[in-house]
Amino acid sequence: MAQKETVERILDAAEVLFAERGFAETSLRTITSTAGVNLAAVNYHFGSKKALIQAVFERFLDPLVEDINYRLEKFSQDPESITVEALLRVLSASVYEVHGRNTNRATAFMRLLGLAYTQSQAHLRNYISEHYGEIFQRYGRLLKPALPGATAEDLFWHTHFALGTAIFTMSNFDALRAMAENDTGQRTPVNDIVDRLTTFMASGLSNASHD
Amino acid sequence: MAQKETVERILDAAEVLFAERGFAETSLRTITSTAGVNLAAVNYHFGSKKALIQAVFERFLDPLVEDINYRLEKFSQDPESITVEALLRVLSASVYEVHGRNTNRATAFMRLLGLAYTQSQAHLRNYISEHYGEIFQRYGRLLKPALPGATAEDLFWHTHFALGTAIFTMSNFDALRAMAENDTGQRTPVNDIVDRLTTFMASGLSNASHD
DNA sequence: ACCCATTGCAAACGTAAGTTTCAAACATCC
DNA sequence: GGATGTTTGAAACTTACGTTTGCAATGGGT
Repeated sequence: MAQKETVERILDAAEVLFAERGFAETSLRTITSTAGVNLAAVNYHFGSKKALIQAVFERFLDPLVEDINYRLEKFSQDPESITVEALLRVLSASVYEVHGRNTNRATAFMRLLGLAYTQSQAHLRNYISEHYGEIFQRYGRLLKPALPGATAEDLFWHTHFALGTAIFTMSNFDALRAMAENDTGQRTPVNDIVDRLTTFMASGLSNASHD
Repeated sequence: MAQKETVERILDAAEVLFAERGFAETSLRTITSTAGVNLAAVNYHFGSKKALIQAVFERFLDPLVEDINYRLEKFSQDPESITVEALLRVLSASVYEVHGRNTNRATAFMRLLGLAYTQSQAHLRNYISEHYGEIFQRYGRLLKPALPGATAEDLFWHTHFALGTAIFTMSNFDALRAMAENDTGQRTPVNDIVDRLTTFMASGLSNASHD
């Protein structure tokens, strides 16, 4: 059926282009011509550009959240095994596994997640916190006992610091990797970067108790 | 002289508005009407919107860099005193002190610095790395001996993680503070946030050596 | 074979933005 | 104090965008 194909092609093109340039900087004309469909197709199938942006996120996030929930479920059954680092690794593992270990797609979507925080798309932040707020809270509830001695304030600020580290790295993933290669002559493998990032966040988080 | 006044009023208005909404989201019409000057004044005095953006950064960054250089100079004379945390505190102290301990202006400009990384303004990133790349390198040279055992790769990635933490917190400073107040009922003082941030970055950085 | 809802397409519309224009107001220097 | 260069002001210009429109093509159900 032609419909499905058009919708998918738009989503594929939009995902890549948004990740490369950002939302506002990617015009519907660029998306539709890349996808090889008519300009009006976006408004016909999705209603608006905003709805297209949300659809791109939904297509990626829904399976991801389901997978993370599944992994956290297993964790909850053995509360003693919960450490900060293990919790962080749930996320990185899930992102990597859930879409067929496709590193390109994963890094592209990391950038999208970063942009979602970063670019002024209030509708998108609303959509995300509305649809995915629950899993955020669940994650927070698991994190709390892994950081004994941390007050609510400690927890809030340090999780957001860690979030910021991840978001920034995601948003600038390719740029950073290019800079690193320029700098050190080494092309750091993705897994290496994820490991370093996890270590960094875990040690920052673990020092969460203030003073 | 009317010229100086117009230029200053444009810069003042632009600094605040850019920090609030971002660069692309702030039109010249909004800037000029807020500043109480004619629409054409921006193009007359600065040449273009891009040049205005750069001028906003230049007005803030030039004194800041001078101050940071002065502080680093004193540091270099006593190499044994250089710790990661002390180096980080050079930056926060300088941002706070250099423009008259004006917390509002400092937080506004923090957001601008975040946006500079975050929003797609290639010209701005080029401008910054061209004009302020030297002090970056100087800072890196001081940081290196404070992190014994770290390879060049370690250093690159972990400093950029720390940078990301700071940038993200800066970019979303007001939003985060509002969320924290909502969450915990406490209105965290600026100095407190800076302290926590410094601690977080320092402990992440100090674990920089990879395995 | 025909009908009709769905989809595709080219073109136009409305809007908001950065920039340019050109005459008027102003300041400066001889 | 008049000529000259600088700054301001209102308006128009140009461009790019998201969206809408009207019509043609399509294809499955009766």
